[in-house]
Amino acid sequence: MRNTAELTDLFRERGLRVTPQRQAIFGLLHGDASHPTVEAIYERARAQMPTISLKTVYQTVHDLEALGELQVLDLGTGSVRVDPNVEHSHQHLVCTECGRVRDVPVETGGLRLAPKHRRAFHVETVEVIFRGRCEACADAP
Amino acid sequence: MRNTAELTDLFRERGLRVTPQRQAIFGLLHGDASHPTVEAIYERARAQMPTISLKTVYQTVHDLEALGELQVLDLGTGSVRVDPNVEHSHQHLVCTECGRVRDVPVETGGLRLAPKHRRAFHVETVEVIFRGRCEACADAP
DNA sequence: CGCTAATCGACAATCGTTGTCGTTAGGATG
DNA sequence: CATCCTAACGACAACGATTGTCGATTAGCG
Repeated sequence: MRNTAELTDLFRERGLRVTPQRQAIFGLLHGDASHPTVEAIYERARAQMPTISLKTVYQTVHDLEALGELQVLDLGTGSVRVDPNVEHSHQHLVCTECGRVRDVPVETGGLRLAPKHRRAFHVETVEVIFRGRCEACADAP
Repeated sequence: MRNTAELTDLFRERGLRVTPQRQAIFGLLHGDASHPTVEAIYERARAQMPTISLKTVYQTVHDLEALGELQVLDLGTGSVRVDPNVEHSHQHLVCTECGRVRDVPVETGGLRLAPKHRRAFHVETVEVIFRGRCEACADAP
């Protein structure tokens, strides 16, 4: 995801307004690799802007997703997670214990469908989820 | 997933009671490859047993999952889907248009993490989701 | 046949997310 | 710099999927 200044320009180009709320969210997400939930972004935004609403965070996240600046992940952990890393192709490690998500580069080119399925289904994206226990959770049984 | 008679025995062995409701659900799910939602199972069950409750369907699905007789999938389509195919290792095709899910055999052995991640994360399962358009939806633009 | 714990179904509650709506303010224009 | 139009705001209620509660009922076991 780009930085606040670039996103400001991009939003204006697209006819979207740039509000203090949105800029706060831009700043929080740029370079964030923690895969926060929307709720978590909301909490952090509220620390610097107490009146911001959860709805506004959802709205901005969706706008950023529509612009291709971030990816919204549903990893089956109950709530959706935000991944601003769209620059590098990657897949995800999900800790079944603590829910933490980490990016990993994985070569998915080796995954081939059998010809009969390849004919009957136009694959657009391939998503790989590695589930297991992260270092911290493996240490603490 | 096993058939109704085998599941009846299995449930009794485990101290779970076998009710007409549960047997109806056993019969509906055995051999079903449609990946129904819980709601869909409920509708079908209600056709032959109008008083059955949605709660009972959820409960039975969870019991079957705990016994390893089926898999509950969260494919990001809003509601959870039930996959009674636990006999053959497989992955899933998900149509982004109609939401239909299909099983596909895929060799995931080729997916290897970089050593630094392999050390820091104990992978237990690997899940692959192919998203795209199924035959029916590709034909109808 | 009767005891008892498990299951049943009706209902309400929960959680994450989205819609509604009156108000505010971005930003293009003059 | 003032004006205007409308997108975005925040408060609140609603939504869909799933789960908890709780008497009434019923299977399993002796």
